[in-house]
Amino acid sequence: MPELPEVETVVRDLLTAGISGTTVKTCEFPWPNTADGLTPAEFTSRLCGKTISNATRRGKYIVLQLAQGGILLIHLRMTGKLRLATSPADTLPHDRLRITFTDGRSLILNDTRKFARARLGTSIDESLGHLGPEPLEPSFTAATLGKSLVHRKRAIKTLLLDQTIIAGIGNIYADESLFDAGIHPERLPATLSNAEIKKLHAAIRRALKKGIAANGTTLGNASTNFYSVAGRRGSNDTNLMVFRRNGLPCPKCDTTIERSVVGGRGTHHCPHCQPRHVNTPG
DNA sequence: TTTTGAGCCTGGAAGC
DNA sequence: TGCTTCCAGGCTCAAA
Repeated sequence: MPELPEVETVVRDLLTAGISGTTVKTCEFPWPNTADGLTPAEFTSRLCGKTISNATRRGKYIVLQLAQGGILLIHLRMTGKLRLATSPADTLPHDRLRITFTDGRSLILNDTRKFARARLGTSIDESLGHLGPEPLEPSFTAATLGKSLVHRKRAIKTLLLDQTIIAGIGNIYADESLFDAGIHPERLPATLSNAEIKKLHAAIRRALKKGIAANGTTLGNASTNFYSVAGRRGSNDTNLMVFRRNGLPCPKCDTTIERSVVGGRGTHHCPHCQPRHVNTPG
């Protein structure tokens, strides 16, 4: 599932492949619902003739900036993948959007589960203003993290997944960050000390940076797993301490890693390294 | 205002 | 071996 490090990897691959400067010639929507907020015809009409001037990332969104103004946003959701095709004959099952450029190449959004979306907007602020801070920006500090959590009454794991609180964290990096910080996924924010908030803040940044350095996380060999633009696998799976390691020994203490469901999400933790505290203010 | 849960989807795993 | 059922999970929206 593409989270911040995976999306960052995709954006870097797009830039390396020379996405900047390409001009859109045609759009095709094999799955019309991929066009978010517009009909495929409206989407095509507005995008054709526009030139991509840059590719960036905001949270889990790929942001393609248009030279004539405006942005094209792509969210990969669960199983979305982008690839650059050089031939019109390059088609695969589950292709949902094909943007062909005047240089003959096509940017193809392939998504097995049909969750991925593409959207046109005027600016990042207008389209993605609801997102929380970027966790790798200097402005994201332990103090800002603590402030955004203090009044919340949900389990810390569900708060880390809330994109309005922090942008870019998904299930993998939430579990890994909480393990690194020694915090039980069901702890309530009011029970966390300042020292624990600081540890969590550092753990989040560490987990994301490791993920980016490894070009993201690819689990298993299924086609639904993460692959970057050039079909590249991420190698961060070798860094994972708890995620999908339930039943295996904890790398730190050998206690068996447990799996539970928190906020409807599969959650993995070590019961020894991440003890469950009584949820009273402290 | 905040939290919770349903719905969107289909490949793959598990069970029979 | 083949069929059926269930699970996975990011995001939006409605309801509590």
